[in-house]
Amino acid sequence: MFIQLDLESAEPIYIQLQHQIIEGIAKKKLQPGDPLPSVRSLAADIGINLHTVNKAYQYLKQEGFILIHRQKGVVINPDGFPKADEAYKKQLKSSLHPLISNAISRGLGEDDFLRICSDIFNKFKVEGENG
Amino acid sequence: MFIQLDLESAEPIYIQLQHQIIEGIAKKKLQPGDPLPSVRSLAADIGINLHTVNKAYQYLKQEGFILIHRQKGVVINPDGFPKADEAYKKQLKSSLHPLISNAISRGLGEDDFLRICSDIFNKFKVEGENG
Amino acid sequence: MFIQLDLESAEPIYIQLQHQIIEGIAKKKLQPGDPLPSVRSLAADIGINLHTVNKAYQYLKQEGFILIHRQKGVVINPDGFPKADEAYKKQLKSSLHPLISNAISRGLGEDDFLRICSDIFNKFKVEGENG
Amino acid sequence: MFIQLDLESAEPIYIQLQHQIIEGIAKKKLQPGDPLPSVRSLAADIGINLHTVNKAYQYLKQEGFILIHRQKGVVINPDGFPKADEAYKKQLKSSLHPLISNAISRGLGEDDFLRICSDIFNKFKVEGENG
DNA sequence: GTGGTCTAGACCACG
DNA sequence: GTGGTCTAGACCACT
Repeated sequence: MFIQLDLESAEPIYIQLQHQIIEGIAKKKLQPGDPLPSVRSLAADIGINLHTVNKAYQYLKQEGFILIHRQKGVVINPDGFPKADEAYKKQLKSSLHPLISNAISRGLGEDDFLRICSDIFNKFKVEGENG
Repeated sequence: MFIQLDLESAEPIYIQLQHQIIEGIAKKKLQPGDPLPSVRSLAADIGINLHTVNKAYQYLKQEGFILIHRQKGVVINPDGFPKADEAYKKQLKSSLHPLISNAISRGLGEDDFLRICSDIFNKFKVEGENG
Repeated sequence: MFIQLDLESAEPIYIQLQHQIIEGIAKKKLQPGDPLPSVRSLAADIGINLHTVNKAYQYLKQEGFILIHRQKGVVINPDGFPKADEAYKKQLKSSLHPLISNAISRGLGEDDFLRICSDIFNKFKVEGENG
Repeated sequence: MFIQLDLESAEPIYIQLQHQIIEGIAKKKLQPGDPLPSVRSLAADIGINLHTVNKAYQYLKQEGFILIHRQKGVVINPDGFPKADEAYKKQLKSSLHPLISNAISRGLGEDDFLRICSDIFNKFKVEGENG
């Protein structure tokens, strides 16, 4: 796996794990129907606790990114991914809000901010095509 | 004060408080040199503990948004605000990264994402001019 | 632990604690990667409040001397220590300034002052080699 | 007067005031027998509280840097200054100790440290000759 | 069991 | 009256 965790980060491990997997999807390293390691094997692989992996998987399942079959194991949702509905957009806005107010306070203009976002988007595109 | 907290939120109160004050700065409700309530009065005002207010103030002081005068109380930094240096941009990118990978996974395109950002920027501009 | 505090001192306990730990690093009693006691156990050990220990730890973490693992506890930064950058030197100078002006006023010459500094350095070297 | 205070500093004002006056002595701007402003006039001059000036003066008097005559006012001690006795040296060492352990931890060598001290001494010499 | 967060209440230094 | 410091005790998130 391509999972990269920072055990010393203030960010909880299960959150990092969610991000890494969603990032794998965004970069198309993980495509609908692709299998994911079992909770046990992934935990052993990364060297973290079972519960931590499970917590991340449960969130991804709940959000519709993955399916968890009792026997078949874990797969990327073959029916596509959760849509960007209003609830999601609302949550996205509330995440962006403090970032943007901070940027404005520091004198970082809208253009600069949008370019930074754009750069990140491009990074995903390129890696998605090549990786 | 215009502080609006959600005591039920998973977001720590002192973080919300930081955001609210930085937002006040972004909206120009709080201008350089403006006084802020004392930890005690703000705590009493909002109905939270003074240590919680203090924690938020200490962060804002450390970041350079406010000055804590020894006995005179707290003021918005009259010498302007922290610059958007490389360290800040790096931190901003790492905050945006998971948001954007999530957006891509959900099929929210770059244009939509940028428009949402832009909308938030505009909201600040308008409120900054009128408020 | 080798921590020695003076609870009667005007110097805040958490500052003394910071000094003691940095001194431990300087004397190489504490080496990169070494574990430090948890806030709770150290607090109980010394007989002070855990918040006081935590305050000292937070400062040392911020300065880069230690890492606070999520649940694993606290370790001396295995990647080495903060560098003596310009910001640090500036702060060091402003700390030395009043000490030196006082020394001059009392007729303590540069040679004597430097020798006192040198003695302290030597003490650290010797203890570092033997301790 | 040449007093320069930073009202926003974490350093108490009366401490800054002590430092400034001792610095004036070190730079020979203030010589034995020279008059100092009264508590009232200095407080008014700098725009701080009477008690603050008084607290600084009392310390300087106690240490032997100044004399306070009830009628004649305040003068720099005409009989010279307090000597660098053992008590003073002990206190100096305990002030230097944490500075030096910090320096060592950050990889600042003895030579660099001594040169920084030396530079500050030279600054006083030059200003003492010209000022 | 670990650190993170929050509350409550106290004393002190400062001005 | 202000912030700084310390204590005591509690609940929660994380692993």
